[in-house]
Amino acid sequence: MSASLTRIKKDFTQGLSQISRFWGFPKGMGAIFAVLYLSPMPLSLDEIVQETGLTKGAISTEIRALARMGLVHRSSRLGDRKDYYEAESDFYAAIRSILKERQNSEFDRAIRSVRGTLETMEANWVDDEEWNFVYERVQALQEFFDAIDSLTMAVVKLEKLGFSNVTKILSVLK
Amino acid sequence: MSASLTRIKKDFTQGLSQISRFWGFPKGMGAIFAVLYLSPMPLSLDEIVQETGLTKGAISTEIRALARMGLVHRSSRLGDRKDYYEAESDFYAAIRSILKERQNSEFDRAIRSVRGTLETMEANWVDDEEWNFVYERVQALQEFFDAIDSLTMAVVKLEKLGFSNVTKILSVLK
DNA sequence: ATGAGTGTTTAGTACTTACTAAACGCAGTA
DNA sequence: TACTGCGTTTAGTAAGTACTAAACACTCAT
Repeated sequence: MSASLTRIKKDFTQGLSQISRFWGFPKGMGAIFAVLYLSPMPLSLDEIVQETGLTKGAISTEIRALARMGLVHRSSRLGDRKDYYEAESDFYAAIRSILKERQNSEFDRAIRSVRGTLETMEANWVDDEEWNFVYERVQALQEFFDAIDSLTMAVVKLEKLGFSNVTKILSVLK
Repeated sequence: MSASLTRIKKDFTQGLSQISRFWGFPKGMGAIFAVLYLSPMPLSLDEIVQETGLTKGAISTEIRALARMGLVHRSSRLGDRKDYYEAESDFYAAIRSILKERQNSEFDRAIRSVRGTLETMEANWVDDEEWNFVYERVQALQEFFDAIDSLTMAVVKLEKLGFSNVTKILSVLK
């Protein structure tokens, strides 16, 4: 029976909420995305209110964050003052957008500060035993971050090429 | 002068604190790891107290989490009742350990619930238009998660092979 | 045993954050 | 101009979290 479809939607929404919270986003964010993702047509803000149980205000702010990440798209119809929202279903497009956004985040600022540490050490070098040790350690961490960054870029490029490349990567590592 | 070494350590520690917070860990965790990572020798709990300014209690609990993730190792010396802690410097080893831990986390539980949704839909199938739509969407998300998981495993295998493979991956995608 | 020196646990606190409720601004319409 | 129907902003709240301070438990030495 189709009555259980609402139940399935609810379960799915709850799952995405937890995943959202796990990644450090508000759980409401995951709920909003889930509702949009399972909807065949774009939804208005009030419809999202009804589906999620959140208030307009919360949805207003959180949907903007989702849009900034490229996970939802806002559209408007002529002669209709409502805005309509739909989920991005191409996750690779979303990931690329998220990673682009990340460039300006606190995270990259912090990582750059590690590189800055290296540079200041090089600038006024002291040939001390501990100094050398610290330098090597910081350098190793920097290299690790760079590796992660390279991998990230690899994933971004994946978006252009499609799914099969993951298995391609795996075969390379075999 | 070596006086600025303490300054460099402090800057580095603060950087790692922010990175830690970004990933959803307490910032004190990053600070503890940073202090250990830059120390040429293992440190006792009291020494960590002095370096970080945190209290014994906080360090006690947070260092256990770090140890569980494989980011620090605890050791004890004969005739010395203190425990000593040192940072894991092989980050790939740490990553593998973290990913192993992740298997039991809320994240994977949530992802499994998505797969569960698919299975219950298949079990009592309804040939409804919306039903089909929802099923396809959930399935697409599932495939995306699987791809991420494959990539994760690729990174885990990387640990065995060393750094150069990241560039190798990039060359494949070229 | 007693005491000193460990790490651990617990109760409480300051702070952050996700959210609500309601005021607000801003269009289009009468 | 006032009104209606939107989305947005803001003030306040409830809950979670990282941390402190202090009590606690354990181990070894005397």
